[in-house]
Amino acid sequence: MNTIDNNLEVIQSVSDFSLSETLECGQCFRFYKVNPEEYMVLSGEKCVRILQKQNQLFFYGASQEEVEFFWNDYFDFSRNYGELKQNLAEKDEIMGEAVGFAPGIRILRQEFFECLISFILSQNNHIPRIKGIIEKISKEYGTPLGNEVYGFPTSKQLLQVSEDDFRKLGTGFRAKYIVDAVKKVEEGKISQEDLSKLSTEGLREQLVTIHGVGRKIADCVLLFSFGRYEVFPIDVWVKRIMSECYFEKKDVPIAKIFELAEEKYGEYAGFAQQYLFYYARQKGIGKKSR
DNA sequence: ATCCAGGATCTCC
DNA sequence: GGAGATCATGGA
Repeated sequence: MNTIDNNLEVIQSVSDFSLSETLECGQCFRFYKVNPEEYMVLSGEKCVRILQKQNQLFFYGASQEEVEFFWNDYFDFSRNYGELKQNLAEKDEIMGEAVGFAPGIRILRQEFFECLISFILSQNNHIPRIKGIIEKISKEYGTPLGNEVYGFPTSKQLLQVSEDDFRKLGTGFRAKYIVDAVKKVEEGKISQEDLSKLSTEGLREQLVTIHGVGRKIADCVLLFSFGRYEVFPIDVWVKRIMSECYFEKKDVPIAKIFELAEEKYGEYAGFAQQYLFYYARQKGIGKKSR
C-alpha cells in the first residue's frame, strides 16, 4: 500500500530486493549512485530518485501513479522472488552461493529500444565504458528531464544521426550497428509490439537480423526487455563460471552450456543467469590471475 | 604500458 | 561449417 506526501514522495515496502544489487549487477546502465542506499534511476524518458531503508523504498520525483504503473513493473515487484530463489538455490551448491551472494537482485523490465542499443554497445566493451557512452548519447540526443539528466533518445531522435556522429561519442566499430538498429526500428521492420507476439525463438530470429546483433545480445534483449525469463544469455563470465563449476574445464562448447542451463534451470534460467553473472564477475571466477 | 571487455562479423580453409 | 583474426576505445 502506498502513501504520498506533499513532496511527491511515494513510500513502498518491498521484500527480496536490494536497490544497489539490482542496479549494479550489470543488467542495466542508466543510474547514478547518490550514496550506497540512494540512486537516481532512468528508463527511457522516465527518471526517479530512490532511497532504500531496509524494506522501505522512498521514491522522489515520480507520481504515485507512475510508481504504481511504471516503476513497479520496471523492478518486477509483483513477482515472488523468495520462492523463486529458494527453488534455484536448491538446484546445486554454486547456484545457492550465487543467490546468497546477492539475494536482492531482481530482473528489470527495461525499455525496449534503450535495451537494444545498450546491449549492442556492450559487445567487446567494459561496463563502465558502456555506461559512459550511453550517457553521452543521451546528453547529445535525448530529451532533457531537468537536473542535468537526459532521457534515452527515441529511435526517432536518432534517425538523422550518422555513423560518424556516433563514433564521435566513442562507440567505435559499433556505430554502424546502431545506425542499422535505428533504421530497422524506424522502418517498422523491428517493432516491439509485433515482436512481443512471437515465440522466443521467432523473436530471437528477428532481432539477429540487425547487423551487429548475435545470439548473446538478442538473448539479453529477450530477457531484460521482453521478459522471456527462460532465456540464458551466455557471455564470457557466464561461460567461465559454468565451464569451471559444472564441467571442471575451460573451453566447453556453448551448446553444452545452453543444454545444461535449460535442463537444470528451465523457466528460471534467466534469473539463474543473472545471479551467476554477478557472482562470477565480483569473485573473478575463471579469470586468470596476474 | 599493456590487457581486455556482458561479441559479432569477416575471412580463410 | 568451424577456427582465427579483426574491430575502436579507454578504464583498469
